Amino acid sequence: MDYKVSGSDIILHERELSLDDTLDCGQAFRWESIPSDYFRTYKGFFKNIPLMISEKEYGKGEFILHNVSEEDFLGVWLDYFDLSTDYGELKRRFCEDETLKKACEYGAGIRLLRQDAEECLISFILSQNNNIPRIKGIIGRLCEMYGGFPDFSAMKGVTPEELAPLRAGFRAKYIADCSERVNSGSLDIERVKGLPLDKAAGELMTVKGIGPKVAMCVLLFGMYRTDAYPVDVWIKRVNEQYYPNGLPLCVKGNEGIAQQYLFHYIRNLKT
DNA sequence: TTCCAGGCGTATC
DNA sequence: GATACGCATGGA
Repeated sequence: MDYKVSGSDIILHERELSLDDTLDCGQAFRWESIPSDYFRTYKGFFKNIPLMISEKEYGKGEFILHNVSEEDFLGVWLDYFDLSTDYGELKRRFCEDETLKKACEYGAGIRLLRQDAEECLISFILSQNNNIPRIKGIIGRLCEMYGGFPDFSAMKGVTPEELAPLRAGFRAKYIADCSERVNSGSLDIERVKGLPLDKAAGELMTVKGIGPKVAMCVLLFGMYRTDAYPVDVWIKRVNEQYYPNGLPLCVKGNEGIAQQYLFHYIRNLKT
């Protein structure tokens, strides 16, 4: 990775990144592809800080972060896009395994985004028994309602009835319950970040609507716990088909990152 | 019309 | 602890 300041923009060089692979692979729900003169341009947010980012040409690894100061690049986006991690090295390790080798080739530009914990809590509660376009729709309406993605203090005292316009269905009561738990102090997100994986998952699962899969998603996507391995219907198929005796040793400590490649691969395999 | 979607709570054994 | 079943909503 390297970068330079160009006027009010940041020019980023990073071979191991594709906007489609990373921003539209189901780990984040607030990025949208918009028309532009470049190969791809996306608009989205980290914690309500907006960003427009372009990928100049397909596969060239050159990106423009529009109207971003060097300070914000180093303080926000370097971290968000996990640019300090060497994904080339990670993938070389993963490639010891035949299935992962194919998955890494297929979704070569996937990176694990370091997202906000509160946003991931809400987003992945909404994700259960739901599809990605609809999850995006619900989150879009949530942001409209609150003028940006709300933190839990903004949702203090919220009832399922007040959340009805989101059309989140039965998940509205889970969001309200989670908000209550955080605002009352009975769920301490910062404390969960410091717990061992199983304890952390167990703590999250005390919230109504959070089971093993959602808990692992929150840990992986919202707390950068790279050893968290969320098992949804797709990864269940991967496990049964390719890893009946467990994951290969080469993913040790990075099970969650491997999961991203596997998820993307298996989901698109049938087509 | 019926089925399904990045699951989970509840009832029942 | 394992296994069925319902669940809001909307697109295919």
